[in-house]
Amino acid sequence: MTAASIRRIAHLDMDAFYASVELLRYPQLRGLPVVIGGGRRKVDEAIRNLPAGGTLADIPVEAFPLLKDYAGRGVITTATYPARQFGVGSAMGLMKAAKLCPQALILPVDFDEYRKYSRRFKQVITEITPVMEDRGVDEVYIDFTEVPGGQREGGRVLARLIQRSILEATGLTCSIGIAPNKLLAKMASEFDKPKGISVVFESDLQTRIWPLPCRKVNGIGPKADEKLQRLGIRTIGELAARERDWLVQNFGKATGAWMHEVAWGRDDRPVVTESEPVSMSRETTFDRDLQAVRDRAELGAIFTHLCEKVAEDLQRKGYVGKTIGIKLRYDDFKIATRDQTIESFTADAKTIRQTAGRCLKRVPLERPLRLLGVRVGALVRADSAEASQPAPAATARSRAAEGLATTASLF
DNA sequence: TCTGGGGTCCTAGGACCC
DNA sequence: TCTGGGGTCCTAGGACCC
Repeated sequence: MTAASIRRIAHLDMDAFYASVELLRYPQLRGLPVVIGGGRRKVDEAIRNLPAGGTLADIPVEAFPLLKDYAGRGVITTATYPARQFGVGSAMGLMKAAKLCPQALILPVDFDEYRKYSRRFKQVITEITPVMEDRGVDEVYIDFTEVPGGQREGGRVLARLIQRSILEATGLTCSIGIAPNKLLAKMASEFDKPKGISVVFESDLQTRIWPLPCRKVNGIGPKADEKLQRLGIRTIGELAARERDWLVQNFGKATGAWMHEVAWGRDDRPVVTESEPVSMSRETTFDRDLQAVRDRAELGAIFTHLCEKVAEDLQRKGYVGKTIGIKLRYDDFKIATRDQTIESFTADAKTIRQTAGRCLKRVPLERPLRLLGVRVGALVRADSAEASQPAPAATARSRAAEGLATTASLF
């Protein structure tokens, strides 16, 4: 960093991303309340059965499925702005959304299509500003500090260029916040949605950040917020007013110290351009709750399928892992996980199925099940030296783990 | 009217090793 | 013989995020 440059970090997120991509396919739905969600088979079918002939844009609005007719098990991933007027929002159950806005249209989630647009807009960004951190399908951080023109108007000029370029290349809009660090940039990008640009400086801390509720901090979720409220802290300013030691006493060493830093707008995390995955998983919520005994065959088929999918994902992306795990969600929404570390790395469906099967025998199966998942962790690249090493001699630990599983499987 | 799917990181206890 | 650290790996659960 040169002496003259002031650290400027941008956070960009796409406006109503999934819904906006769908509106490019179906422009006739513009201005109407639309929700994307569920991905339930019924909705998929309704969309597949839309009248053929002409282009997608020719399909009459009346032919699209209505939320009230298709609300099943599942949640909304994105709602268009007209739908949001009715109080419908992401992560809301479809049933609840159908009460609020029965006339909304519903579309199934099409991840492949969103990924295509995700790659396109990120490519546009890296051509202008190479230091970009991927934060999921519709979000990135960008380091403006060393980019020519990145300092002009605190970053606003560069942000406008990026917005324009993304719109030209994809037809999609986004909101950008620029600040001295990631923490503040993330908050700033929410200030003026949609299509907004917000520029925040250190000197804005008291006027623009401190009045915000603590929940706006990336990392303070429902649990931490509830505890803060119980302690009489609602805003970031009120958090900043507490002594660091007091926060440490109430929230522990790491969290307390972190909260203090955050409240004072301090964050020195770098923008990370490359990262390796730690785990890959597949999970599915059943259309109806399943019983381990009564629905054994159905569960077994789903279980095998999940293992095959994870194996495919690993192979396609070129990774192997050695910690295999399962996840169950019971009808009461409680979650149980079990995992086992095996001796050599794998991406093989049969090995995953076998190990996951042993995990399944260690978990209570009395209650009806709502969800089943399979996970492979401790990943390394399939072409790395570690991955191809012969299996080391079994340690006492791994022998103990095997023994445990074998004993349990007798029951 | 209950609440998806795919991730990351942290904590905490026990085993094991030095 | 007893006591005691530190460090790492493994496992289960949980908070949080997109």
